Amino acid sequence: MSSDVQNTPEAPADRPPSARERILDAAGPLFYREGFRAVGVDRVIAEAGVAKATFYNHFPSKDDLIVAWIERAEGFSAAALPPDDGPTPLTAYVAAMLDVARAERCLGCTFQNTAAEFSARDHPAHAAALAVKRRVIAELERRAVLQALPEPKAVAQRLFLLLEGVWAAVRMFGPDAPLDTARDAARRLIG
Amino acid sequence: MSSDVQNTPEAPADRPPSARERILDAAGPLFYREGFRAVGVDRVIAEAGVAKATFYNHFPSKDDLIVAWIERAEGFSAAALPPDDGPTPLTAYVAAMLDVARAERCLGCTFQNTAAEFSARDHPAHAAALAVKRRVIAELERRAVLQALPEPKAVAQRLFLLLEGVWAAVRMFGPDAPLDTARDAARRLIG
DNA sequence: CAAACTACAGACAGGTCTGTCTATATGTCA
DNA sequence: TGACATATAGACAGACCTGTCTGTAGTTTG
Repeated sequence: MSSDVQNTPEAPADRPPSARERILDAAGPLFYREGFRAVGVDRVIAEAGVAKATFYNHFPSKDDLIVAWIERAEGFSAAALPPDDGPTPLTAYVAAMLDVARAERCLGCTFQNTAAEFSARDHPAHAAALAVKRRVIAELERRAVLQALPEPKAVAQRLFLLLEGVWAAVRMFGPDAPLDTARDAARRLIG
Repeated sequence: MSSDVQNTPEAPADRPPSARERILDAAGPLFYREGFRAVGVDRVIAEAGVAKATFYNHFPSKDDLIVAWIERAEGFSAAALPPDDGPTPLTAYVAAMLDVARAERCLGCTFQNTAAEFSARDHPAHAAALAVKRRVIAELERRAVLQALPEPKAVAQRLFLLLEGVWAAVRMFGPDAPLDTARDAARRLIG
């Protein structure tokens, strides 16, 4: 999935990043930190050092850039997943997510923010974020099966809700988010 | 709390709502359904049937309207809380929230959406939403104490994370949100 | 060399946004 | 009746938004 935007993780070579990559590199943090509607195309192209015509040559509209960024963000998070070949791959997944959430730079989940900002579920950006979340649930369930847990579907769903709450709390509270009990809560939900 | 915006729940009398109330009545659903930045002042005043000068007479700026709406929304949700004099006031609280979340019209939590749309924590709207969430945690803890649970602080925090996840999931998935296991998860977190 | 592609800078159009302003009407109270 | 507060309608300014367009430069490819 989203292999097209992750096509050069192992082959950065030595040539400079393409205009398209520079645009995405510039847009990502801006969108993540300030929101999609708050950041205009002009800011993105200024940050990327790219001409406006170049931007619209690569992305027919701002919405296309947003969707491309969402897919790229999924690629990033997928690349940061812990291995699933240990004895407790689901527990490892949850622990890794909690570490990410507790990091200083974390501002919550960009997919949640997308859904909040584009409330219509048929908006391309919302739909893309929703698809990501479905795959998260599927991954949780897959790891629950690997971990030989009974009722893997239910376990995955419970943990999904908890993790969503963790992201929301980080967005709301920042570094002071009340996450002390998150690990304990996850243990109780795994059963 | 927020008694100033809830000053007429028992005394609607028979006089028509004031201009300020009509503005808030019109703005609330628009903000909730479409987002704060997506709804302009012109839309609000058209929906409220109010002149622009009247609007800016009651609210010095759009941000002031947003904060007023957040406080009013807290008043609404506080008024819908289940009584706390039963044997399990915390369990009742969680059950009531889950019922709200499962309702057809529910689009998630407006305070979460506020934090997502105004990422800066010192923005008045974000700060107001954050204050609401702090009070939610306090209320959960208060009910945990009433329910004579050990470690009420930890229980409140765990349940808070779960409920935040429920709101986020509703915003993301809509009526298809994966909430089947939410009640079971809450039971496990209460202990 | 020539053609094709891609990048650059930046003006521009058309629309929307917040917030201010003028001017008028209505209702209340002294 | 006269003064005042509050309502109305709507034009307006200034900023910002997305997306298009003109024109130029450099680089790759046949």
